[in-house]
Amino acid sequence: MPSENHRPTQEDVAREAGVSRAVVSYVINNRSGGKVRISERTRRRVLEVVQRLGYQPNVNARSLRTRRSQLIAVMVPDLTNPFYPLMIRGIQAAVEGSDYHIVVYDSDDSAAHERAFVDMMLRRHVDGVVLVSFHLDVEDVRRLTQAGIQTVGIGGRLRAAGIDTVATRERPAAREIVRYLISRGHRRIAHLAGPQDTPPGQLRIQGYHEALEEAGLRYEEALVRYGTFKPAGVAQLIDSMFAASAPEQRPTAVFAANDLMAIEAIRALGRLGMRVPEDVAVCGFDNIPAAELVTPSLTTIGQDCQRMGRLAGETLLERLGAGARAEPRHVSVPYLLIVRESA
Amino acid sequence: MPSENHRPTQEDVAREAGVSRAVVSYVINNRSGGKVRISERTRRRVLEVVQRLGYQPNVNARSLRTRRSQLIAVMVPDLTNPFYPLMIRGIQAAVEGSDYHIVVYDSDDSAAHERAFVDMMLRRHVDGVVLVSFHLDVEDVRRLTQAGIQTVGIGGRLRAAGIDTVATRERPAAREIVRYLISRGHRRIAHLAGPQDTPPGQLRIQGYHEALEEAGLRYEEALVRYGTFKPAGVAQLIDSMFAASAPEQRPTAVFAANDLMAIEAIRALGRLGMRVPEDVAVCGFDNIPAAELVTPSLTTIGQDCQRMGRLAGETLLERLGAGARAEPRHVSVPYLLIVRESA
DNA sequence: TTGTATGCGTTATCAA
DNA sequence: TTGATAACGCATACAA
Repeated sequence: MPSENHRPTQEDVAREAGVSRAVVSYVINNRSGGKVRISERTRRRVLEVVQRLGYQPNVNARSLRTRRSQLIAVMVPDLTNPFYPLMIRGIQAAVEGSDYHIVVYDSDDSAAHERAFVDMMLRRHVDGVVLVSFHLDVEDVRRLTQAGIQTVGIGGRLRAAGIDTVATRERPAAREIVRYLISRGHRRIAHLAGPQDTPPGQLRIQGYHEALEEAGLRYEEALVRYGTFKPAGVAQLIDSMFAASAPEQRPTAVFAANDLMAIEAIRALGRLGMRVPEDVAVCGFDNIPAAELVTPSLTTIGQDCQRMGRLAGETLLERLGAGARAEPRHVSVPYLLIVRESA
Repeated sequence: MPSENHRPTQEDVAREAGVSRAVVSYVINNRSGGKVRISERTRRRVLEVVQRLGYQPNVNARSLRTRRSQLIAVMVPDLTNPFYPLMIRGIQAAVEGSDYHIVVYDSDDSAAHERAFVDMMLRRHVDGVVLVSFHLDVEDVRRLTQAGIQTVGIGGRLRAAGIDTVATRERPAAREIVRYLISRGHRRIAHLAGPQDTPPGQLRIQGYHEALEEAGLRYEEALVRYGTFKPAGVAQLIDSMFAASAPEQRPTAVFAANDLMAIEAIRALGRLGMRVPEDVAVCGFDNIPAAELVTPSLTTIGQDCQRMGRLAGETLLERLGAGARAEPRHVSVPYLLIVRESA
């Protein structure tokens, strides 16, 4: 059984210091200003007892009373995708120095988990939320905002929910990288798409589509395969794309919907005896740290996820602070075509 | 200003359903069993109102009352090191299905942050903690355990604190990989060490030391450089090791204290015009996902971090459940020498 | 089967 | 300057 030793409360501190509970509260919250004055002597005595007893305020009780939890929750779809830890770093950097604390929640890209997350945030009475969501809808977000929880979305998906968003313009970015492939002479360009029920998956395939159209190339279903944004399963998709079709029908370039898939594609191609970029060019999306480590290093679209995180954090803090209820703001973070060896 | 709309409480539900607050509480917590019986009709009416109002229990109030928060906190030193997200996945897997929720805290490998984390856990009254700590001491841990917070350490460092631990036996592992280098004929083996105020840093250099000794090789200060477990700065260390010394004095192999450093070392060596593994063999430690993606792929020690996480989570749940206060248990997870191309 | 009353640790109001 | 005291939302022993 947990020893569950009695933890000191303000009551204990007050008794020990020979003052009332209120005084302890004042001292701890530095309320000795406007209406209330605490003598320096009293203040020091209280702090000394706090120290000696190892008193720590109970934030549950506090936030019950104050209706603020000083908590910011961050939901991401996949912590093992290096993209998101970097984003979290950005948020942390923004929040550092404020009174807010961050808790991270990994939804494992599951709709059920995402919805459970909303409930949890409601129950925990967090003050603010940063959402990287693929499954929540406007109604889910309304539940948060209606409860007075400030919400910022990363990715444009939730713009319709009337919240602030920070996003990369993924469609133009996808278009640009496919354009680049075309400019290198590729005509049969395959797309290793992401899940089509997620906006990143949709936007990237749309960009792919647009670039082809611009160049007067035909969009062929046979050149598109649908994956999960994760390495698992990519090998089969590549196999089905290359092993099954006649050599002259094969794509000369593959645009993968993210780096994780692109890297796995390069490996799969290698196993099929194809060289990258000589036989097939490959490019990805995101620019995760591994992108420059692999061989051949990966041509990709750089999203500045750390900056996106920082912007999201800053936006949230603004809302939480002054809280001037202005129009929702949608900021888009520049992307960058990063040409390396793979294409 | 946050619209801060009134959120429904049990009071509201009770009024709406025409019952007392207690009944609502009973229904919500499924207390209709032993001493208390709630009619099915009442139950349904209450649940209907809960649904309609979108009532969510306030966990702060609840845990104030029950003295349980159903919260497990996980502290890791660096979320951007892929090692830790995997570990977290393991913990999540263990906790999935229980009533506990996980919050993740990234200490950025700072002693101050780690200590702040302890305070935070105390204040938030979390029920359990999984600690991957490089800086906390026995006294810090005692503050947690004395407050009745169940604590599990990952890594052997906190064994002395009398808590359960899950660890890889890093010293033998380091010894083994250096032995392997020796078995491949290397005699001048350099070590790109981790910070010496952290146990992983210490244990890995000790293993290195032991392997040399075993083989009758001299330990030379000139062959050791101290880094931070991060890529930054590694290039200079490699430069100083290779550029500065006469060719015949140069190491023929480098054992890096972790994969992140090893990968950066390979890149730095490449810039110096040295080939890996022909001119210099390189090996790492951890087996992060990128280890098999880089070229040459990385020879390293595989730590099963996901399993470590799962074990830590399971251990914690056991303690939280029955809470049978047995002796602290120390389990060590097998490691694996993974030979790839780099050495 | 349901309702009343109490206290969890805080903060905030109001007197003293 | 300080001290009672009333909420905050909930769970539960006990009474009805």
